[in-house]
Amino acid sequence: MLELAILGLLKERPMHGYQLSRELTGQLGGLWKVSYGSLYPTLKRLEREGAVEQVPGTSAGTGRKRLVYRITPSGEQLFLKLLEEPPSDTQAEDARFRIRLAFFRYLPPETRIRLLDRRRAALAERLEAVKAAIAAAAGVEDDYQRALMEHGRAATEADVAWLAGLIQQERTKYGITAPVGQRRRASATLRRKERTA
Amino acid sequence: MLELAILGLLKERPMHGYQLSRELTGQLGGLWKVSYGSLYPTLKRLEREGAVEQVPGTSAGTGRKRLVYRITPSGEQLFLKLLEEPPSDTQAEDARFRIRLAFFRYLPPETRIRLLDRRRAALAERLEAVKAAIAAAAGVEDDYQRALMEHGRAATEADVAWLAGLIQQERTKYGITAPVGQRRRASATLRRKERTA
DNA sequence: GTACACATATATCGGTCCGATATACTCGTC
DNA sequence: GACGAGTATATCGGACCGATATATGTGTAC
Repeated sequence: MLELAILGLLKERPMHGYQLSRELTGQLGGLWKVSYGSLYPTLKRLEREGAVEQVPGTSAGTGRKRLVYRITPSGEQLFLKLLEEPPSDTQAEDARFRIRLAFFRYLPPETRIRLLDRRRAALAERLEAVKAAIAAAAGVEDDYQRALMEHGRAATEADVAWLAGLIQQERTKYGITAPVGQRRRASATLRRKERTA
Repeated sequence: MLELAILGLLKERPMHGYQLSRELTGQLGGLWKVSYGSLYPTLKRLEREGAVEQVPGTSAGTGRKRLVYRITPSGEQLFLKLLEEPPSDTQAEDARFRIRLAFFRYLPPETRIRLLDRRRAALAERLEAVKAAIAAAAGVEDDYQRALMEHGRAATEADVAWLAGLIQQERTKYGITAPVGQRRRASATLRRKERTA
């Protein structure tokens, strides 16, 4: 969500739209290129919702039209809510998780570990799906389709390992042991099954 | 593009919407989950454009409403066009490239190598951007932001290496040597500079 | 000193795809 | 013969994108 990214940056200091665009594009280093077509409408929406407000008088000195925004207390609340919000396990969740991680420092260690583990479980689930697809496509002779799946498997495995490393690091740092009953539980499928049960 | 994926599947055999959805979700094994909200409108659009057509009488026997589609000659043309179409170097280009790769067998080896190399150049460019961002963020003390960038770098490097391997494999197979003058040229930045020049 | 290219800055448009939801039929099974 | 699970088509609002329009400031080459 763009809202989360904007609020996170405005939390650090007031900025105008163009500045936000450069920070987002630059800091994530090509991993995410924001579009003005989403940035400016989102800023307006956030202002309408009272999550951000314009800093008055900032455009006067320069003569140049610059609309500087800052985050409001209500925006701070929204920020934390978005940062913790459960995923809607979609493909775009990859990008969403990356944005979240960029602002992880604003969350307490326990919450961080919980979110990291939730993500790891989701990726592990995807990994199983990919493996199943590879097994199902054993007879297919198309080299590219197989290379594609194999690469997907390797990349997902690397991601899972990376997350496991981050979790381990966090646990070591804060001396938090894994809650036995809750381990490997937060998968989308399991949650879905519980809701209906 | 969903259009490309649909046409590619219909090229193999006629199918109805639900079937397409299962093939797409299953074959790519969780790497891409198509939504009905995009699938059915896209099918209709393709039919309106004359790229696909309904196979008459397929719903009669079962009693159940099933709209079976097949690809038309015009659709075959569109398919090849979409398969080769230059990228609009966006973030979603990752997904697009994956879909293309799934139908690479329909392209001649030279074209395949050209597209693979174009993709590799684009990723190499992104890699440089990520590296620059890491260097620029040397003073930042946020562990997560650094971990994120570092992971982005590693993943992108792995992708570049993977593509290089595919290209090498293709070249060996068909005995095609790299055209010296054109090597490492197809980057978005370079192309943009040429257009204005 | 001024023309001209380039970066800054805000804004809107059409389009693609998504998740959620509605609706209805089919089939096994209890 | 009721009922739940799977099959199948369809629409809706929303998020984000690329392209584009329209200004204004800034450096620099002549």
